[in-house]
Amino acid sequence: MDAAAHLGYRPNRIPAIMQSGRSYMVGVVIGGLENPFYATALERLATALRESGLQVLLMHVDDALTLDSALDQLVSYRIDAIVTSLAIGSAAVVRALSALRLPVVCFNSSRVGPWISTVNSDNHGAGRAAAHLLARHGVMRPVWLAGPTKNAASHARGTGFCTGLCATGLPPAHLTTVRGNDTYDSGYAAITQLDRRGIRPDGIFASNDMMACGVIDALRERMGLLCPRDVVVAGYDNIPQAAWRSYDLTSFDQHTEQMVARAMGLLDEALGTKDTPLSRTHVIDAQLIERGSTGGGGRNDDPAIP
Amino acid sequence: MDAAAHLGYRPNRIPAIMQSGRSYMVGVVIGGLENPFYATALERLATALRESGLQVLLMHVDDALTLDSALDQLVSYRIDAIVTSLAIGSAAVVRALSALRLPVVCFNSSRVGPWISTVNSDNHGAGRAAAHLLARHGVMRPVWLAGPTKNAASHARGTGFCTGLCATGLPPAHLTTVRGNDTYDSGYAAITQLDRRGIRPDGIFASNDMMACGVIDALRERMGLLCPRDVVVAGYDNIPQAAWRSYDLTSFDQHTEQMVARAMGLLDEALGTKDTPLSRTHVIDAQLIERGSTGGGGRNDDPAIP
DNA sequence: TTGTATGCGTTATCAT
DNA sequence: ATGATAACGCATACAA
Repeated sequence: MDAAAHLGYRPNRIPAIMQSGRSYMVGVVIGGLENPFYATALERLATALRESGLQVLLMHVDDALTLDSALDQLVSYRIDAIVTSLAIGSAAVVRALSALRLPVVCFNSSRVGPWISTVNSDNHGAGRAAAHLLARHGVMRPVWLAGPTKNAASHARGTGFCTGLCATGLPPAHLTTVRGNDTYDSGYAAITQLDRRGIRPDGIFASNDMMACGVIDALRERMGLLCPRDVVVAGYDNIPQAAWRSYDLTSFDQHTEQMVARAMGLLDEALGTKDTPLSRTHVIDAQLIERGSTGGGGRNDDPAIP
Repeated sequence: MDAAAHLGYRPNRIPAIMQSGRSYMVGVVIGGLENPFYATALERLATALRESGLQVLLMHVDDALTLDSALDQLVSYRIDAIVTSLAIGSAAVVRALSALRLPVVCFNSSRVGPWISTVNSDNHGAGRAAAHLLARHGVMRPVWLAGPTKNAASHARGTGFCTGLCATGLPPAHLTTVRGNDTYDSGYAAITQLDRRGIRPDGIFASNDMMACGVIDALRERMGLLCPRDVVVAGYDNIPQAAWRSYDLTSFDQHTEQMVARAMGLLDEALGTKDTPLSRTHVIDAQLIERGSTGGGGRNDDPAIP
């Protein structure tokens, strides 16, 4: 042992991988790190994986095109499983993933198939809750700011919101839907577009917080509408910026800690029952965090704020 | 080939690693993904590495304690090199890294040693530029909001700022220094503390943008000071949120694209001259992005904004 | 308990 | 050009 320490010897896990067929590496496929939600989710996932003795082989992916080649790369390193936060939209991707015959755990993906398990936020339920929240504030001209059509989670939030509005007695015809691409700028642009169409909303539910922040800024700068005085706004993800005082944004927290824990459970199970496709779905309740943008935190009413 | 495709055969790179002694995996050691700057930097780094045919073995690390065990893990996977954005503060960490006899590339770390190369933003120069910027705005009571003492980059920015203030003829005694920990909340708290001490700044340079955002909010809420009317504020990193309209924050862009490109160059060079310790330093100019928080963008003067 | 041979799936070398 | 074989460093199984 002394000699080993002196020579700086470190055991080599590579032959062990060959021998055992297990690499203890997990391919983590992620996109959109510019969204603080995914960044913090990755941080938690990486921490949890390491605590389970698993390494993170990271694969950043921009679009579905690069995904295929990315998967080949990952598989050639004999990863034990794949965890992805990509909103798996297309059936082709699901087929590609299933064909790997590797455990796959997805976050917020509606698509399922053999070998694929998912951990989802209760997007539909949160959408309904958002509708009831807006209804409590007497909103008569609600707007739903959707994410990209590929985004299954966004779709579920939208249908939930619509369902919730109906339940509160508001005719669906009163609902205006606009679409963004999950960025701040697209939220800002969506409001600019509403302004041009002459629509003055009094309540907005955005598919994520980044767009909601853009919405709040555009309402003030473009339409002269203050939040929550003139319009209430809610987002999704509860990113750190939602708590920043300039936005003070009501949002739905996905409880990424819980979601990651569930994902780890699925992973352990799938890795235990090797060579047997597992396909499970977990749904985690989202928690409404009421802040000033819906009059909840109350601090936006603070007279100290001009 | 048909049979291979039919059977879903994928070449196995693990034996190739054993054989060639090269894994084409790079250990990426990172902390603080909740800071959008590091998140986007990681995204760019991961993309660049993949374009060079290198895999990312990600290691998220909270403190120096976990770093040691993390390094052992990485090394046992026979990574070819290490890239880290950690502000390497302690000499012990440098010794541990050098002992690995692996190429190491650091971002914004002042510590150097054999096998360790660094790519740094011109922190000192940017600090001086910040001082001149504030001087141009007639600032008489400047405040420097430093990051953690461990953070070498923050220290360089601070000394540069001090140097620059002297150069403009402002006595250093007029400079107030407060310290945060690079988070929004710590920026907010720093201003709260200034308020308690009865200090009313008219110009603030913060070591990073997240703290600067907290500063802007606290100035308004705690001291009733508007930016840039009563006080000018500049940050560092040019995170996406700096461009969000509620902050419209003047900042220094580190040009992470360039820094990543330089890091890749160092990596290629170090991997080419295998078994020979390389130790180089590159310094990249930071670019001042003037926005409304220093009256630059001008949009915060927009009468539409209350 | 300690020691020794074999195999993992490639790459590289050597012989044909 | 094509084909056989050793070697990478560890884990496993079996022998002593």
